[in-house]
Amino acid sequence: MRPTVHDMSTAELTMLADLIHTLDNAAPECDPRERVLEGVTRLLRADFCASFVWNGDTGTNERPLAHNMSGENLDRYLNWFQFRDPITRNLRARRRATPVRAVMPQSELEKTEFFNEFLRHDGLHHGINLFLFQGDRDLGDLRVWRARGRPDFQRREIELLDVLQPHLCRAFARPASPLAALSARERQVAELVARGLTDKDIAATLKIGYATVRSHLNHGMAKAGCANRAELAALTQRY
Amino acid sequence: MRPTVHDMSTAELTMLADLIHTLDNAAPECDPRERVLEGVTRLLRADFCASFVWNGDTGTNERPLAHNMSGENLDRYLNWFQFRDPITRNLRARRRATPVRAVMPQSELEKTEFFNEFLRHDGLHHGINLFLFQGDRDLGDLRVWRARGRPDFQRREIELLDVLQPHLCRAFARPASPLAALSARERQVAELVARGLTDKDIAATLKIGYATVRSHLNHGMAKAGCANRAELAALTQRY
DNA sequence: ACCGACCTCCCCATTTTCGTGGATACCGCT
DNA sequence: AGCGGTATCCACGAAAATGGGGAGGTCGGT
Repeated sequence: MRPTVHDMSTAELTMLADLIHTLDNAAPECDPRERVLEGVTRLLRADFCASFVWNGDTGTNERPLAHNMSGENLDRYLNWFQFRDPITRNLRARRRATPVRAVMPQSELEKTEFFNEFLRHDGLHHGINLFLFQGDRDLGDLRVWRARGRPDFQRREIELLDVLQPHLCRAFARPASPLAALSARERQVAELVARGLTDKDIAATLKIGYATVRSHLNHGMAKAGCANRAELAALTQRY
Repeated sequence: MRPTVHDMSTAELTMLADLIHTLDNAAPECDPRERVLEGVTRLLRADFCASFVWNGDTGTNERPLAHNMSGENLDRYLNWFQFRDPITRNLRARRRATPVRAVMPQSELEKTEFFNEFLRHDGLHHGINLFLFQGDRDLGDLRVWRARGRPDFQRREIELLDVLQPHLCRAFARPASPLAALSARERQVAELVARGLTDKDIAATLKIGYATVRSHLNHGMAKAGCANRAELAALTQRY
């Protein structure tokens, strides 16, 4: 028997395709997780989603991002519950989409303070987590939840996350743009450089002095670590 | 009832995801159709696939590309049968994935010379076509076929092509790279320019003379229509 | 045998870029 | 009130890039 994922609607296939497209074309000036959290939640027919990035030095979950979860509860996780979270450590070790029930039976989970004081607060009941790595580097995770009364996650959702995993890894692993440090004006000048304008042209285009252009350009190249304008021009296109 | 596409295996979802990824990251130095013909065929569980681009000026199908079809039969289509093809004109007008049976009943098709002398030759029996447009500009088409004895295409395949259509359009519409005209050496020099090397650095890296670098660079910029090296550097990253 | 495209090298004059080290002013933050 | 970042401007000299010309060799196709 061939393994199958049942019941993908056309709309869901479209969502999947758009999600991949978004991941591939993620402009890296902002966190790529932002752009997919909601899409993944809908594709998995889930209700809630949170995402963190593990900091190995401090041993804490950082940079929280959530869909449909209260910021207040997120703070409680960061400040308190992440240190008494009985499931995440084991889920992370799987390095693959894993339902919470695979590391702790629901009946046992519901006895924990973590469940009753934290998960229940926002209505999180059935969970499935995916921790993304590049080698041993933590790229970030996805913690997707369904509300009480809804069915638990099945093969469909696990395998969908399997399909997404390499694309998520690629997108999450993309390094931050060296251009992020540039000011608006510096980036604007860099864009015109990439179009082939000389400094004199740029000055005329932006209606500022030639000296100002030189100043923006020197600052921009220094910030981005570029040897010259050609490298800067290339960066504006890569990112 | 929600419309559904049944029976997508995990492997097929992976293929879909990879296909989208390939379309998004198509290096435009070669025809983007090449990279997807086989994938689409497999995703649609089809046996054959051909692709042409319509030339409105000459009124002919050009730039043939095929998967699992004999080059000989392809030539016969280009030279003869495209002018007595009773289905393609109507299929093109749909501007959407359309099974051949929607424009001509199978029983009637099987009476035509086109079917008996051309389609039957390679074993093409059930067809589904998709013609891609950007406004009124023809971008190219996909003509996917299954062999005799296999079931005809169903909603699953039509809707899969619907899902793919916008991504195919984007990829097919991507203009040819101005860098396509560059020679190998010229492109190589351009790549190093984009990394921020000076002409002297490039000469040392490639172990050629400074004058040679200048020559490659001048030729490259002229071919690509670049005003200067920065614009050329930007182009190497965009494409 | 010729032609065109490619790769290689050379010279020279001009323009552009780059680095340095300034200056003034505005803004938001502490 | 001071500090840091931004935007604007100035000047100088060294280094790099650009455009124009030309020259010789290889290699594949007509």
